Amino acid sequence: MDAPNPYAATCPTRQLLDRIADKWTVLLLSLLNDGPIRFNQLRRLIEGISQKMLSQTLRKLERDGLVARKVIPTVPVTVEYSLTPLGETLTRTIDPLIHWAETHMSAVNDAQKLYDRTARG
Amino acid sequence: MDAPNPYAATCPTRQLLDRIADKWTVLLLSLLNDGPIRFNQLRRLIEGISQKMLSQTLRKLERDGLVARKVIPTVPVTVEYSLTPLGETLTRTIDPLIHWAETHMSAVNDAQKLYDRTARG
DNA sequence: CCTCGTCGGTTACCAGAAGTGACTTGATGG
DNA sequence: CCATCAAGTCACTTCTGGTAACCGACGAGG
Repeated sequence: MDAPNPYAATCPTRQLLDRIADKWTVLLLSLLNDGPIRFNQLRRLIEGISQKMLSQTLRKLERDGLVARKVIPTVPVTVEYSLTPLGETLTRTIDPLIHWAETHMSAVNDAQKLYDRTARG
Repeated sequence: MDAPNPYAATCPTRQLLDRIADKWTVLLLSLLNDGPIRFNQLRRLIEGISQKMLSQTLRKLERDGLVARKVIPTVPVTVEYSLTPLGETLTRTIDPLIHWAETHMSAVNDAQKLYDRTARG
């Protein structure tokens, strides 16, 4: 059997990686990790996401079996999203990424300033 | 002091996350983890990346202090890219992501087939 | 009765980001 | 002497993501 090779354009792992290595996906999964949440709650929490990208990204995640969609027949209708067990395993590898960004942000900022001074001098 | 909030559009952690949660960045950092490597080697290894996106992404990473660029005056000139210590800390959180994709690919595939059968019936 | 607002979307449209392919410079091999 | 490789850049095209309008069901308020 062939070993999966994420660097080959046609390998399913590469295509999967292309889908999850996405800014909205990362933010979304991280929020879903705190428990079930509704569409418009997500929309208000994630500043700058459009309705289109939110529903598009959620459906993509649902299709991949990472997120469960539950329609609750209240009025107006409520739709609740939550992580599946599979989605939880992914979130455990994504959360460190957000944590890394929070802890190393100042180092990156310093590097940028240095780069901009030397490269554009 | 304000706690970093990646969900706020203007927070530097959010902007940093937007840059690293990117398919080319993830693949690139993972390859650089194996040691210093040249431009055209990367280009050949990552199927489907264009020269433009490769040089663009590398310069972005260099500016963020994650990747070091070293020009070796051979002929033709050789440019070698490698991870900085900061970049190595990021790669340690990114590698599990690739590993996750490799191990859970079949589960995702099954979920997709199920979704396509039921949702499009 | 009529309109407004909410909820969770979908659709048409457009700007900007990403991809494509040619071109650069200089030494080297056929 | 023409072709090639190195590491890009540039003009052009394609395609993705953002904007905003609209949908249907219902409840509130004038």
